[in-house]
Amino acid sequence: MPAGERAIQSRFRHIVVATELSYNKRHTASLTNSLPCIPTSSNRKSHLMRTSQLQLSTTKESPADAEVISHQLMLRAGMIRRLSAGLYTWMPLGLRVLRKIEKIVREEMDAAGAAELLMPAVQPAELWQESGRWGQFGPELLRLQDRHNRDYCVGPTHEEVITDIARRDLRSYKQLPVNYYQIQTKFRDEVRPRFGVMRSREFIMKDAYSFHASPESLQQTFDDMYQAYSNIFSRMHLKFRAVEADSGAIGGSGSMEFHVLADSGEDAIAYSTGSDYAANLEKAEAVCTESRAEPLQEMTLVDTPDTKTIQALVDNFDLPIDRTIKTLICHASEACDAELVALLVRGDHQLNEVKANNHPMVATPLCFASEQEIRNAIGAGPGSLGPVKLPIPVIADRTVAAMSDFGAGANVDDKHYFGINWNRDVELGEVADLRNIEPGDPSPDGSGELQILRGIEVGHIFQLGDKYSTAMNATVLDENGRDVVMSMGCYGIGVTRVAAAAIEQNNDDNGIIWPVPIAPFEVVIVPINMRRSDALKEAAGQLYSDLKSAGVDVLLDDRDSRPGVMFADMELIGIPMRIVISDKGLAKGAVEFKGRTDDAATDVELGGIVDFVRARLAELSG
RNA sequence: CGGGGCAUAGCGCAGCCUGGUAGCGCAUCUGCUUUGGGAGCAGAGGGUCGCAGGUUCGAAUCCUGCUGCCCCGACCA
Repeated sequence: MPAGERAIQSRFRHIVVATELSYNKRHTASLTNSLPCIPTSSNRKSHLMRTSQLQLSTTKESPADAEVISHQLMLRAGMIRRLSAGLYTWMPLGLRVLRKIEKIVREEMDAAGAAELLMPAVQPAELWQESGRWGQFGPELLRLQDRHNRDYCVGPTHEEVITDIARRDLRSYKQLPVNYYQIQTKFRDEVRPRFGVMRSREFIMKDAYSFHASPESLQQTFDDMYQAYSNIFSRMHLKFRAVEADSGAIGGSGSMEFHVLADSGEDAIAYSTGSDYAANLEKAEAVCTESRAEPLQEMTLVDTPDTKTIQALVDNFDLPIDRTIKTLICHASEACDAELVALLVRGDHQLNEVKANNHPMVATPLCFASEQEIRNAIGAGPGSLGPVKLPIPVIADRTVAAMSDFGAGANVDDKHYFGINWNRDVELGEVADLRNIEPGDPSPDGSGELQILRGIEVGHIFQLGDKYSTAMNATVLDENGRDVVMSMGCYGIGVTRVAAAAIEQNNDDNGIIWPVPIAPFEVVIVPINMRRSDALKEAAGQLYSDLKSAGVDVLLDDRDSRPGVMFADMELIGIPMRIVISDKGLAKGAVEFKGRTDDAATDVELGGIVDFVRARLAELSG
């Protein structure tokens, strides 16, 4: 038996054992620890939700391989359990969060006029061959065969299936526009799954696809989706930003990403302090408002031994870093006569590889030249390169074009030119935006300056155009009775990723701090020593029932643990509000209320606690 | 795919160098005590030391191969 199979078997064996144990435990508990008496006749549907029913299982320590805080907290809180690389079980507590996220997404998608459907997770290869993606998609696409050796894939996305639906069902322009959506499990065989459900292989996504007879109609639905997405993330109480994105290989015009802001986010976002402008760092335009100063220095050739880096140049020759130039050599596109092309950015700036890749003179995909290729073409190695007497085409960043009296390699090993000036010493040829923006750069829309935030991409809307509809011949008849290819938009939200992103954004030393709209419960009742007091049991049950009747999503911690354990657990799993009920409090007719982020608890009269909670909820829910 | 690391009880780890009865903390179970911020004491259960070979009287430990996982990089809606 292969080792993997045995591991799986032994894992299952363990699960069976655990289930038996917990069954026995629950069984015994229900015998020995009779539950609070709840009036059910008036309220049969809203059953009692107790921590014991949730099978809550928290830990103090997190597994060593959990890197990011959301992954650690989700494991510690018992929201998820890992089955295998990039594959997670959503435990009862975590599933409640997912369901709340899905509910908000559904409501807003429905309100925006989209229609929910559900497509198969497994898709036949024929469709992907038709769109051309069977060959394009790399190992990310999980391919499999059925018993007849027919090829299938587990869908990483559903453009092909939905386009097939559209071409079968849509006949006339009169039926357009339509916007279909689904909430589905997707699979992408990520090179390196990590960060828990943030970048897992299997994940739940809301994806929507719209079909149109005109660009105006596509733009309208795109705008509607922009609004719907803004509503969705606002309703979840997440701090987010919509940013312009590079549309990448998929093409199309409009492309906006929605990012949940968090310091730990994987993506950098540039935003203007003076306007609504925001863009993915890959896309954010670096403008140069300075004009070139007149030359003050003569160009001189200087011996610069052991000076292979910008930093060494700055240190050894007292040259300000903003008067140095980095010369990067990459493969040229067919549009150039040469094999190689040089990219120039200022010494303290970073090359933006997406921008470079998009330049017509640069080979796609971007490929840096090897040292040998550089030596063959230029006669000097990296570290001594510069624009003067360079035998290959040059593209200068906009900022570089505005520099004067600067230093750069002389294309001779261990020599640099200082005091270089454009046009006088070397022709300034092609100029383009090649670099990443830096904090403090002027905003490209002219108002304010740019700063950088980090974000987690949770949504992406873009206008696909006719890529799939043309490839798959999805047409309708127009007013003139002629076939027209429909244009498409597509709109995704990473449902499982939203849960993780919310935690990245909202946590403290004690655990998760759920925004109320997506918290697994809104409020938890923590009875102190309930087992010993029938009166307390009764009161806790009554309070639960009252809150439930008032429409509050409430959890009762019936575990009869020590108070400290219950407090710590409820803070770890991030319930926004906590009511402590005890004999001591009941004696004075009060319970104790504490919001998750409150500094201290406050006493509230028992008779008024339901209204108090509702008021607090209204406040927190906006 | 390149580089590095790890694999010992459910979780977190020690033991390995220098081969000789497999340990610690948390968790679990039992009993007693305790009961408003992750309780105390006493006891118990739980391990083919990732897998397969090899060396050896003897392997968690040394050697070889394999597998899985993690990190960095490259890649990626």
